[in-house]
Amino acid sequence: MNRLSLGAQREELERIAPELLARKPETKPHELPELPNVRGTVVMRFAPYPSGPLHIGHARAVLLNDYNVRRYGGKFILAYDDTIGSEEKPLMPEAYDLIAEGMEWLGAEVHEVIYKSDRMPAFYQQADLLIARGGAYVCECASQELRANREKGVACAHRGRTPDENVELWRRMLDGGYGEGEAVVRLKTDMRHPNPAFRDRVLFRISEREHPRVGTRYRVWPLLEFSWAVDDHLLGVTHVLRGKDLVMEDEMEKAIWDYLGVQRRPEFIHYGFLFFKEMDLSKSKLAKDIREGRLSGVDDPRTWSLQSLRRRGIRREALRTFILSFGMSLTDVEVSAENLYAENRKVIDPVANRFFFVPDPVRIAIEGLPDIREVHPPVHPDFPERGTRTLAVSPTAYVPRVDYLAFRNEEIRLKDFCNVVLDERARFTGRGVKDIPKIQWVCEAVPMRVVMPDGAVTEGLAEANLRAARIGDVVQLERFGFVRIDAIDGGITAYLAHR
RNA sequence: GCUCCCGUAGUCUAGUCCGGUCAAGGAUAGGGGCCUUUCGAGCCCCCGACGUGGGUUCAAAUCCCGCCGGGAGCACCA
Repeated sequence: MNRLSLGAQREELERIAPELLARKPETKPHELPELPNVRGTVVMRFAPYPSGPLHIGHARAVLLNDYNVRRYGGKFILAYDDTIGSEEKPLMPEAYDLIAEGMEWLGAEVHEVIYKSDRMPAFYQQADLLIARGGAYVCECASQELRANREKGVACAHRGRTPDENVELWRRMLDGGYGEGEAVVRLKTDMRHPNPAFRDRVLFRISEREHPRVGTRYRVWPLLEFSWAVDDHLLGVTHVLRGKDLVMEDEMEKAIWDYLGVQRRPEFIHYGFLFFKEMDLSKSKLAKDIREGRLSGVDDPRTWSLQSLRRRGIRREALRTFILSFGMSLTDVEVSAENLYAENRKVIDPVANRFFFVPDPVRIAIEGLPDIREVHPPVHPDFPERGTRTLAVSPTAYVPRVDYLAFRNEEIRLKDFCNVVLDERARFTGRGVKDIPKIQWVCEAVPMRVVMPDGAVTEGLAEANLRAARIGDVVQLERFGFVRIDAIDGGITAYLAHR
């Protein structure tokens, strides 16, 4: 059974146990609309350009694809869109692994991985055909000239050449007869097409840059539109999910298929942009900032990369629910990360055990403290069965500076410990729980630093019990926020998820 | 400028294709209360929207037209 192809496996299963195929989506939020024209196996693809790690914005494309593939029991292809790119958008060799890592963390079920840079023979072959059929021509205009003509809607002299002439010039391009920028292959649409964006777009151009995977083996590279016209067909893609910036690319693929005689075509579905109030996302810009040291690495919280979210203790389920809540509409979305945090809080609150952390500590002496050695706050207030933790106490304690300044000379409660009139020399007033402000504190402590979402570091003291935490644990520092424990050595380092 | 797309509360979203069951549902944020030895969680209540003008219709968030607002494409990037 396992030797059969995915499609054959599916057919077989459909025959013997059709109910197993009606897989329920794993996410609890509202159902997304059905995909149009589903018949046979749904094949979808996600095509990132490897210029940097995936960030939260890419999660939308990945998760939407993954959602539909799971829903229909289909096939998901991860296709590295690693054509040569441009000067402004260089390929980043490490990005391949970073992207795979991000996809895996998201829990996307990928069935096949392909690289555009491996498929050049197929692109060349289809280009031969397209040019021979008069669907494309070699143009020697300078890019400025080309652009000006497009704007004016006039054809250049090269447009009138015969297919035979173009085949020959295309050969010349491949054989190195042209330098960078000296010739391109253009799709023959209509120079007077009402949409100026659609007038004889470029399909291939020459680049002598070195490619991280295939080096200098190729110098004529396809643009996204052509490579996808070929591969959506060859790979049997049935449904293409794209950002709405790529709507015109649909038409270009269709025009190419018209020339190539491709009958079976995928459905195109577009979704609007996703903006976050608190971030400015750009894979290339992030890569640049990391390279130039403005960010600490691919998981610096300011990158909003999937790696950084993981490091902060954002859970994939929360991200999935959050992202899928936007649906698949063409409407642009501008949302606050607070909504993500709200989802994440629901996921981690039950698992996050409680600890005290005192940021920017102020030392106080408690006068009149009875002979108490330790106190036993609950590990988690909602789960008494998890037991209590032990905190050593003494007349010397540390409290957060903000609370010290806010409540000085007032009676407050050191939570789970005792009440004092707060001051440098604090006066013990009893141990009974009262309706007064309650703040966290430590006596016996371990140094701790918390990396905040903006990259700043908050230093302070944490209760010694935190030393027994494991790296990766998500805990709640009471009255401070939820953090993921990132390192435990002499002290503790954690990343803040959110309050 | 040309081509195309979108417009439900502070924010996100359901409903719009096939008009009535929508005096518009949910989430988040905000306000109030309960509970709680956290400013966490939970529970209850409240606030709050169909961009606008016209038309069609017994009936329009849903259909048609104009306007306004926002966005995208017009790269030898993806």
